[in-house]
Amino acid sequence: MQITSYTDYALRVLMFIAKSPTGQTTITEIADFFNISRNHLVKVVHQLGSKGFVKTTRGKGGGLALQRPPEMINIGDVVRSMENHFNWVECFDPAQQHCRLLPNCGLKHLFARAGNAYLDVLDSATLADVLLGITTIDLNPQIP
Amino acid sequence: MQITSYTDYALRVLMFIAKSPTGQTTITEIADFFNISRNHLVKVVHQLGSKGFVKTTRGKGGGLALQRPPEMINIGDVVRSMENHFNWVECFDPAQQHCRLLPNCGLKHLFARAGNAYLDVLDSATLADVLLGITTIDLNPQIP
DNA sequence: GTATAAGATGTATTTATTATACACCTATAA
DNA sequence: TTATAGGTGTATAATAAATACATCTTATAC
Repeated sequence: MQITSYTDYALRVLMFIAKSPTGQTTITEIADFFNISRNHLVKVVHQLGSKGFVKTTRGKGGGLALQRPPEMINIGDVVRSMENHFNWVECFDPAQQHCRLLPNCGLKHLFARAGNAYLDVLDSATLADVLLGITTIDLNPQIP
Repeated sequence: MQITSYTDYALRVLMFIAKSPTGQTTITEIADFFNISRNHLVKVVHQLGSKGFVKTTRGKGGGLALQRPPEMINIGDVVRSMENHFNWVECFDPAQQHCRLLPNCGLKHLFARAGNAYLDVLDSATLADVLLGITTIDLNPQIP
């Protein structure tokens, strides 16, 4: 039970931008810092852009910045925007309605409550909250 | 974000046994009912046995029964016993401690709280609770 | 005491999802 | 007009999960 690295990277991107001195950075810089696939990050960043979390600018001197201050970026929103489903059990998926315990099985309701409890906690925090313990980021590229 | 079918099947097995008229059934009967892989179920059932949820008996006339009444079987316990990890984000995995935001990143703590909230809900219910809406099970094998 | 029916075990294969790589496109500033 | 930035689509690789298969062990019935 784990979020995808796609979602994980999205959160790291936001944290990195928020902590970078100028508030402006590039995909390459982030990929080098975390030592992760630049190609994968491109897609993460693009989606963060289309969901309104970051502002991307192409061309020379371009890069990334937050669209809103960290206090206004909710972690639950980010996770919901990046993770592609929350079908906690099979029967949540509209395409998989063949379990013979349907429709009266109490599991579905229980897992719905559990999933909501999970997301409620994420909804209770902003980007600013998860940055609290981090003072500065050492921008030297990662030595593998 | 979904539990594995391995865990899903485990829960269904317990529900099926609890609702079967004699309280005794076989792997083949369960696999036929849910129209799922018998081979996979064998492993699920074996683990349910080794974790103390079901009593398995080999040989002719053997099969499965619950080791405890449904009121004494906690859903959170079952999920914890079947799901093989709850590394909500990468840094929960002791083998993956290379994220450069460690150790002061607030995400870890936040996801720990979210994961606990999720499991707390599952811990609040027993097998008896999730069976409440189910009156009887039609034991006729599934027509695919 | 042997045939049958049940679960147990280990390995191999298939499938699905996720992550990564690659090639090329578009935009923009110096 | 070139260098640098993100955007897009497709292909491949890696991983995890599910399934299949073969064989073993145990227990009961006859």
